[in-house]
Amino acid sequence: MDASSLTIAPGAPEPIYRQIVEQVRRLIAGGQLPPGELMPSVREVAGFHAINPMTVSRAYSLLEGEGLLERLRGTGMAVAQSARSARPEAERMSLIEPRLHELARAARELELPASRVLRRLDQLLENGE
Amino acid sequence: MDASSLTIAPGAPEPIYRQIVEQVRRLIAGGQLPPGELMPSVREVAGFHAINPMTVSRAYSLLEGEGLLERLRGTGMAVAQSARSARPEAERMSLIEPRLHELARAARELELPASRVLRRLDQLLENGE
DNA sequence: CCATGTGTATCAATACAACAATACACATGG
DNA sequence: CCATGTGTATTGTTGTATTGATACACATGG
Repeated sequence: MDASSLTIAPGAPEPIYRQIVEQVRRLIAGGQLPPGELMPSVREVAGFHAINPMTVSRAYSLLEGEGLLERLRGTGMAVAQSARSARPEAERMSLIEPRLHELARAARELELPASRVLRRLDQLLENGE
Repeated sequence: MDASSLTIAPGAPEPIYRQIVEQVRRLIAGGQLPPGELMPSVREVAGFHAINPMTVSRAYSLLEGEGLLERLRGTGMAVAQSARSARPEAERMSLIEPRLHELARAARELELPASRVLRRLDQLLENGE
C-alpha cells in the first residue's frame, strides 16, 4: 500500500489516528488490503500528510492490538496473515450500522422523506460523487 | 418541549453540549419545534439526564448565538420568532450531506453493494428500527 | 559492520469537556 | 412584595485525549 492511498483530513474533528485505524480496518475487511500486504512506514505517511510519526504509530499499534497488522521487525508493518480479511457481507454491514442509525435519526428529526435521502445516497454510492 | 424528549448519550464520544445543539438545530429546521415553543429549563434538562446545568446552558447559548433560540428573561429559552424554521427540503438535505459522504466512503472501502446499504437504510427510515 | 530504515517508549504540552459551587440579574406570579 | 424560577458569569478542578519532540532498540542489507 502507498501513503498517498490513505485519506487523511487533518482539520476534521475526528482524531487523525482514528481516521487511519478505521480506514485500514475497513480496507482489510473489504479485502482491498490482503494479508501480507506491506503498509507504508510511519515516517512515510507522516511526511506525506504532514503529521507526526507518533500519530501514525499509534494507529498502527492499535491495529496490531486488534490482530489486523503485524510487526515485521526492521521492515515495517504488514497486514497480518491471521487477519480476518475479506469478511462476509453481513459482518461488513455491521461496521456501518452506527452510522446508519445516526443518519436515520438525523433524517427523522429533519422530517426528510426517505425517498429523497435514499436517492441521494444511491447517487453517492454509484457515482462516487 | 419536554426534557424527556431530548436524546442524550452521556457515554458518546460526541460532547454533550454539541449533541443538544445539533439535535435542537434539526428539530427546528424540520419544523417540529415551531417559533415560540418554550424549551425546558437548564435545570430541568440537567436533572432529568443527570448532567451539569452549565453544560445545558452552554448549548442554549450557542443556539442563541445562531439566532435559533431567544432568551425570555425570567421565563426561559424559546425558539426564536425570527428562527429560520421548517426550512425547505433542499436546505435540510444539506445538513446531512457530510454524514452521507462519510457513509458512502465507508461503504466503498468495505466493498459493500449499494443495494444492500440502501435496503438497510430504508428499513431504518421507515420502521425507525 | 554499520548506515539506514523500521516501530515505539517516554515525557511534555496543550486543549477540551464536564463538573462543582457560587453568586448574580432578572421577570414572573401568587 | 417577594419567594421562586429563569439563564449566566465566574472560578477552579478533574479527567481525558490528542499531538508532538526526543531518544532508543532493533533488523535489514549493501
